[in-house]
Amino acid sequence: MGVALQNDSFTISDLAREFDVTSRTIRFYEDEGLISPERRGSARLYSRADRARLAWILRGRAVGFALADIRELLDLYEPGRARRGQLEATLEKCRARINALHEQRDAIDATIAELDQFCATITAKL
Amino acid sequence: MGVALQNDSFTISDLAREFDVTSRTIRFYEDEGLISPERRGSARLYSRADRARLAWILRGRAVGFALADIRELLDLYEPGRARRGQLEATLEKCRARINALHEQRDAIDATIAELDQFCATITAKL
DNA sequence: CTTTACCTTTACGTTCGCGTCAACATCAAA
DNA sequence: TTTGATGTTGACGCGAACGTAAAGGTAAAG
Repeated sequence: MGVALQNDSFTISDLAREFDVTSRTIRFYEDEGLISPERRGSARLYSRADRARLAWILRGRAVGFALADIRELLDLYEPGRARRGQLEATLEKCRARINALHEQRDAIDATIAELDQFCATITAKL
Repeated sequence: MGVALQNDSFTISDLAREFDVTSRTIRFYEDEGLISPERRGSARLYSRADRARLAWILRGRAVGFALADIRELLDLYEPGRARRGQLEATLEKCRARINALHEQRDAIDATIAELDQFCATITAKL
């Protein structure tokens, strides 16, 4: 049985189990440039940072981001070059995302409200 | 120019313009059984109720529902038959949806928080 | 040494949500 | 009457996000 590879690293199926996705999905995200684990031979070895990154990816997915969007946002986090124009552009993109998320949340709230109301109507009929 | 067809009905491109989708999209939703406007000859004629229904569909889409899910939810609204077992099943599905929406909202809040934080970091660098 | 349980790559298949012609009808304005 | 503008029904196409074999490597356990 899996003897704990090395205390702070995970196999692909460790992460798959933990986050309830398939290994295929995780490999696909790697193909798409979203994550880049180390290799031990040919096998993938995920660090805690990789694990956190995957969590971010999956939360992005949960809020409806396309994978390309997620990759872009993750790239923004990279503190690579800090030219002023770049930073301003990044800021703009980031704010646009935030605005979209606020609207989406409003839509969710409205939907929850309607469904709650509907539940109440049904409950009344019982 | 379009002289107002009849006060409370709309053409497909009226709705397309109003909701910023293409006519193709609206027809597609009809193919999928999400909406069923009347016909004036072969042309579609949307009532206010149809318009409201389309709004519901699009908000469902905005919160990430699949079209099949939206159809199911719209079907639940139909007050057709009221067998007790049916009502209970409907109630369950409805509550499950609500729970999922709450989780999704939490994910959105967390993402907003992180992006806000990130914006602040960038702003500090400027 | 063989089995079991993983891992790998390659590659074709599938579902969803439309986009994009094509070919045709209708109706009002010029 | 010709010309748009708008409507219609197919039907094929496409990108996204994986699913699903197929074929094989590796390492520990029996």
